[in-house]
Amino acid sequence: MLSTMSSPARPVDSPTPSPADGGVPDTAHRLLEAAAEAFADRGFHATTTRDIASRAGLSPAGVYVHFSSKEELLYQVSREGHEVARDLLVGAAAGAGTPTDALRAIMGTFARWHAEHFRVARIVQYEFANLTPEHRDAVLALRKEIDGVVRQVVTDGVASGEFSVEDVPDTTLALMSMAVDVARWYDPEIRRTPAAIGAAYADLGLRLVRAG
Amino acid sequence: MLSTMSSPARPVDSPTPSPADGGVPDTAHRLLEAAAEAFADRGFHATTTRDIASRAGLSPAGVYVHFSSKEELLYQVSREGHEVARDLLVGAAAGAGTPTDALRAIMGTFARWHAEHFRVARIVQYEFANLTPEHRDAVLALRKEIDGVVRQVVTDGVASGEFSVEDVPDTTLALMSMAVDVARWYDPEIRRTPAAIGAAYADLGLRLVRAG
DNA sequence: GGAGACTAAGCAAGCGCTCACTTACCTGGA
DNA sequence: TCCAGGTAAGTGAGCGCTTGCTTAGTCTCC
Repeated sequence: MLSTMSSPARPVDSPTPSPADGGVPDTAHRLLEAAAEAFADRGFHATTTRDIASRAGLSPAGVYVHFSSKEELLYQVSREGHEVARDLLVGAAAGAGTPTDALRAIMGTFARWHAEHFRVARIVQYEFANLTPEHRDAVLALRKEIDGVVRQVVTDGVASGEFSVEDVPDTTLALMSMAVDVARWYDPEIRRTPAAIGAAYADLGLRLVRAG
Repeated sequence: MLSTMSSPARPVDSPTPSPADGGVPDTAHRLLEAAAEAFADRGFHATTTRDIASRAGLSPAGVYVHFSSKEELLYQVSREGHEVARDLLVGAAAGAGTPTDALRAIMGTFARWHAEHFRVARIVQYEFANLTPEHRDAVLALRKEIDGVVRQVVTDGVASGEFSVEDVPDTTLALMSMAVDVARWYDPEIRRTPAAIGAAYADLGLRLVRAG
């Protein structure tokens, strides 16, 4: 569930993977997944460290072998989620020709990610306030990067004449609002697929900026 | 802070207003305001009953003279917030002539309310999952009413030819996402006023539906 | 004198986190 | 080949504290 990119499952060949392999030790990874699920389902404050431990198949004390605090777990989940979202957006924007194509790509990608990974996305969007000030600052920098990608696409579109908007920052915010809010209402039980949601939001995003 | 409509402050002339006056008894009202502030600032689970009591100038036990549980306080705040939002939307839609005017009115009103009363709005949008099943059902009915108002305006606009959308429910959801998300990012310190936000979102909403 | 509003004190449960300890495995000298 | 020594992972028990809520009693004001 934390594997926020559609990467293949890590092979289980190395029983005790060392950091030298570039692999995260199994147990720490399992704890991050357990924490992400629990935080998303019940919220940070309603989640107990005992809950996280038992989801990961550990005793309550086992958590503290790998993480120094409950908030540390939240930070790792939040940071990784922000980084993945940023990387996806940067990639989508870079691979597009025109600003119109770029907007379609980033809105589709962003909305789809918020559906596909709605648990991590909820932590990213709604548990931000529960980070320590230091961790909040670190995450804030990532948020500014994400905002910058979207804003640049809108700015480019206005410059090329493809887009016409009242105000670039306001429009950027509204675009992101639509995609971010997907994480609030998305439910895996609904019949709409994340891919379909992405496609729909690519079109809706263009409506917000198109000239005429 | 809970006075979610821009009603004038209730006069302080009646020291112990009786329910016969149509007024909520002072202390219960103060408790609701205190709970709304605390829930919005820290979240339901991170808020303690002692915190609510002290914000209202009571001892911890004083809360339970007026409310049976912490969740009961959350429910009252959430229900009242939903009702106010619904009434505002219904009024805005009813007072408009064309679907275009109606959409402008409801988007402006809804976005403005989410800024002006962002504390209550956050409780309405993000603390929903912490209600008991019974209370959740009651609030869900109000949510369906709110959704229905927006959906009807979009449907009317499509019927009259003023709007052209791919899919009515999807567009309704996207419109509401933009407005709802205002409560997430709004900060009273920013220079944009709730009125300006409302005006901007009225225009953005129209962009999402306009034909051609 | 009785009803309602309120408090001081406190209970049972649960919280995040620590501690002393066991286990499993790795290492290198004889 | 062996085993002493070292290390990281993991556990059972539980500490100090906070939580939502209750109880028993006091203080009004009609």
